[in-house]
Amino acid sequence: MADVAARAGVSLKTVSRVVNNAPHVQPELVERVLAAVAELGFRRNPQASSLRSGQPSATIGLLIEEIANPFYATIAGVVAEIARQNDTMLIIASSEEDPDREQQLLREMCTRRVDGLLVVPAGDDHAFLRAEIELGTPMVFLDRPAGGLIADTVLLDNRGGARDGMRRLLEAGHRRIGILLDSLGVYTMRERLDGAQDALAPAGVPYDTRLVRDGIRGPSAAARVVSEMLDRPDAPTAFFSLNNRITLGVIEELHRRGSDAALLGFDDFDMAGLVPYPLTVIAYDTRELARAAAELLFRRIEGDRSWPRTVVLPTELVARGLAPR
Amino acid sequence: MADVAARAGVSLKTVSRVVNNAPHVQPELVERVLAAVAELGFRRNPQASSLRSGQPSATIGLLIEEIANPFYATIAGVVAEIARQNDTMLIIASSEEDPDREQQLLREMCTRRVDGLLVVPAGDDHAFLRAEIELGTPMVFLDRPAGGLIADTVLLDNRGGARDGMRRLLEAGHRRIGILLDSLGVYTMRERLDGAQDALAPAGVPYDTRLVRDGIRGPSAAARVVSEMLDRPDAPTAFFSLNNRITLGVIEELHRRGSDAALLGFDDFDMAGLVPYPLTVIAYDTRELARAAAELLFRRIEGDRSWPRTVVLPTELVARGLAPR
DNA sequence: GTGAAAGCGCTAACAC
DNA sequence: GTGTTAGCGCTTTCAC
Repeated sequence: MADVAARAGVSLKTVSRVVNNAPHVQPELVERVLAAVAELGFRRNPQASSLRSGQPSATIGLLIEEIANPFYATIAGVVAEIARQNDTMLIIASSEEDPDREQQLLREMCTRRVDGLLVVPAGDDHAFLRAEIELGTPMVFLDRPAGGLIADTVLLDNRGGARDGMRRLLEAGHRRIGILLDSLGVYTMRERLDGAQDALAPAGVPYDTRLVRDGIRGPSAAARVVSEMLDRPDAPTAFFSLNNRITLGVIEELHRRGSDAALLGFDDFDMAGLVPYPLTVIAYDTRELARAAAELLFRRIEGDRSWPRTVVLPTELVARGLAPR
Repeated sequence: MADVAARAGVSLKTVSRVVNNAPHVQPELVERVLAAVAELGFRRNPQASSLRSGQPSATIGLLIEEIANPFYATIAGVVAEIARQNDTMLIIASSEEDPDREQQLLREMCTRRVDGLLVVPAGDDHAFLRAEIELGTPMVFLDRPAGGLIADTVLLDNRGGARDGMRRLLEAGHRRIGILLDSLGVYTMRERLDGAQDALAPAGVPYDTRLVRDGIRGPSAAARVVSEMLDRPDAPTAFFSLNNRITLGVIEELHRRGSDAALLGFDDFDMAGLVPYPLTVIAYDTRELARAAAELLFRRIEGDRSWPRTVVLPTELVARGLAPR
C-alpha cells in the first residue's frame, strides 16, 4: 500500500480511502491511485484491515455430521445460499458423529473468530461453548438440541410425527407393528421412539419390546431384521421404520419375499416414484429447518440479544398408500 | 496478551512462546502463564499472528455448482476429510452455474488469502485467475477444464465412457439409438455426445440428428421427450441417457408405458437396486475424482512447483442388463 | 532462557 | 479533501 501511495504521489490514507470506496476523494486522485493499484497488482489485505478496525470476519461456520449425506447436503446448500445473501463466507466441517472431533472443530472455528456458528450437535455436552457464547459469538443448534446449554435451537417435531405415523398404522387395523430404528444414542431416534410409544396406549395396544429393534445401521441390516421378524410365528403385520435408510432395506426385503406387510417410514424419499409400491411417510421440510436456523443466526449476528428461543417445525404425514391388516 | 503478561509477571514474548508451545521456557513460567491465560479467558488471535509471521491461512476454498446435488456433496465430503487431515479449514461456495457469480466468489476467496483453490468451473473464461496463480495461489480444476488457463486439472473420461456405452448398445443390435442430453453449453455433455458419436462410424451406423435431443433439464422433460420419440413411426429401439437425472425420467416413462426399449445411462445410481429392472450404466468414482484433486492441491501447497498436469480418470461400464433389439 | 523494540498491513482519530 | 500519527495483536530480531 505504501508503494501504491508513493507511485500515485499521495498518502497512505488516500489509498486506503480509494480502495475502500470512501467518499470525498478528488476524482483525479482516485484515478491516479487506481492506476497505481493496477500497475503494482496491489490487493488489499482484509486480515490486516479487520485487525485494526475490529470488524467482523464476515464468515460463519457450519458443523454437520457428514457432508455427503443428502440431509446435511440439503442443509449446507440452504445455509450457503443465505450466507451469500448476507455477503458472508461459509466454513463447513463434518463431525462424523464424533464428540471429540466436534469439540476440536468448533474450537478451531471460534479461534478463527467466525461471526456465528450453526451446529448439528454430535456429542451431548456443549458446556465448553458457554464461554464462547458469553464472549459474544452467536450460535444456533439445529436438528438436535445442545447439551447442557441454553441456546437458540431449531428442531423437527420428531415425537409428534412418529405419533402420527403410529396412529395411522393403528387406524389401518394393525396391532403387531415392528418398530425399527438406528442407535438410541441419537436424539432423533429417542424422540421418534417415544412418539411411536405415545400412540399405543390410547389405542389400547400394549407395548411389546420384542417388536422394537434398535441399532439398525443401514439398509442391509434392516433387511436382515425384517426377514428375521417375519419368520417368527407372531410376525408383525406392519413395520414402522424410523429413518429412510432403514425404510430402504425394509422395502427391499418385503419386495423380495412378496410380503404384504404394511410399511410406514419416517423421512421422505427423493425417489419415492421408483419404489415398487406407494409408500406413506412422515415428511418434513429440511430446507425450512436450515432456513429457520440460518435466518435466526443472522438476526443474532445483526445484534438481536433477546432470550434464546427454540423453534419446533411440524412434520407431515404424506399418505401415498398403506396395506391394511 | 499484554494483560496475561502483566498478570503472570513475564514479558509479552514469554506469553507468546508459551501460547505457541515453543521450547526453552522454564516450566514454572509456563505454569504461571497458563494460569493467567485461563483466568483471563485469553485466546490467541491467529489473524494477527499470521499478519506478522506471514504464515498461510490454513484455509482452502472449494467452488462447486450446487452443494445439495449428490455429486457435488460427495466431492465436498471427500475434500472436507482431506482438508481435515491437513489441519486446514474448508470454505465452500456454490456458483449455481453462473459465471459472474463464480468470478465474484473466487475473487473473494483469493482476497481472503486462501492457501489454495479447488474449482469446478462454471464459466468458460478463467483468465482473471492468471494473476492470482502467478502470485502463488495453487489451484486445481476438477470435472471440467478451466478456460484460457494452463492449470492443474482432474477430469473424468467422459468421451471414452460414452463411446463404451454406445458401443455396448450397438453390440446388442440396436441401430436406432436415441441420445438424450442436457445443455450442450456444459463441457461434460459435449464430451459425452462426442464420445457417443465416436462409436457410430466404426459400426457403420450413420449419425442421425433426429435421434439426438439436447437441452433436457430434468426427469420430467426427459419423460416427455421419450414419449414423443416413441410415438414416431421410426421410434428408437434404445436410449442412451447422458446423465442420471435424464435416466430417471426415461425409466419412469418406459415403465409407465411398458416399453421394451433398451436403456443405458451415464452416471451410476445410488438406488439402482430399486429400479424396476437391471440397468446398465457408465459409472465412475466421484470420490476418487475429489481425492485426486485435493491431494494434488495439497502437494502444490506444500511447494510442488512442477509443470501443471491433467489427470483423466477412467469410467467403467457396469453391465446389469440390457434389452436386446 | 528472557525481554525490549520494531513492524506485519491496514485504519481510527485528529490535525491541517 | 488530504495527510500524519498511533496502534490493532501478534511475532520477529537481537540484545541481554
